[in-house]
Amino acid sequence: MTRPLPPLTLGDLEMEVLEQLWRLGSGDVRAVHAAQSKGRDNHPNTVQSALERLFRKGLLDREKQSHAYIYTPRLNREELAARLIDETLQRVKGSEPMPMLAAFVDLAMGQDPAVLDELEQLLKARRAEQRMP
Amino acid sequence: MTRPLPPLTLGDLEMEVLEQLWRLGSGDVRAVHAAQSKGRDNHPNTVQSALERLFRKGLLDREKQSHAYIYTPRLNREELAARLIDETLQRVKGSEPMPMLAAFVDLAMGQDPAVLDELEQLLKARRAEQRMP
DNA sequence: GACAAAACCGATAGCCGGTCGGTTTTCAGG
DNA sequence: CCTGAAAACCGACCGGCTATCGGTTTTGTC
Repeated sequence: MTRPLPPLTLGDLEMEVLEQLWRLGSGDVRAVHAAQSKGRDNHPNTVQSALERLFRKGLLDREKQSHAYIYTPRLNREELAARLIDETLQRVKGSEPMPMLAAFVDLAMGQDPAVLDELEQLLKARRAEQRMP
Repeated sequence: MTRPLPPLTLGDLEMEVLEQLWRLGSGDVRAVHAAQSKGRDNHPNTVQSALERLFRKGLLDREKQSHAYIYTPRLNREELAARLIDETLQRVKGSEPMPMLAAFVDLAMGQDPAVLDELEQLLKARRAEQRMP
């Protein structure tokens, strides 16, 4: 039983903010606000709130540097996607991860057959970790 | 540009109701309410609302049979999962397939280490197809 | 110690899902 | 045709969440 938790959901602003942080690597409110000003014209406090929420959701680390917090994503783009998808599968219970993996593999293979090789590498690596953690 | 639409989200009750419809094949409010009464004790109207919302969201067909509407799912479990996942990927745009695969494998492994074995099977099968289509 | 920057603290507005009570429609049986 | 029950329909309310800020307090720095 590892999921009585509410499903992780992200609003549009939160997503944009995350996007900026992925681009920047990390940053404080000012940096994110500045970076994201193109097209959206928010009060810095609004950005602050989004960062705060993301932090509470466990998606960001932060560290105080003099005045300001420097926020850093805990997950990269792909890890977040994987997690969201995993939660979706949990919700539509009865959909097992394996068929989904299979579908992904097939899809990725269509674009680049070398995926099989990379996947093999991945498997080998994970097996090694499993044996000798 | 085929998605300025709000992302499809489903509440807990909506999900349960869908679940029942998948089990029953189709049914009216009464049937769904009865089927789902175990553990949850809702007013029939509550179930009605959920069915109505699901219908408006395009997830159910309905057809009037004398008094009552008979609701039928438009998507099966896997199709729904696929659609939700697709929307997730749209939202986290720019995710590369391989790293995502890796992240997903890790998550799945956490829940069930046998995933590695199954994945190996899959790999073998795909290689065979690749050599001899 | 003063000043500026940033965090912190609400407050508000919308939207959505869940939950029903009450009213109107609609069919089926007498 | 009329009546009575069943079901749809309408609308209200609550709680939770995101987005949005204004105002106040904290905190470094010079």
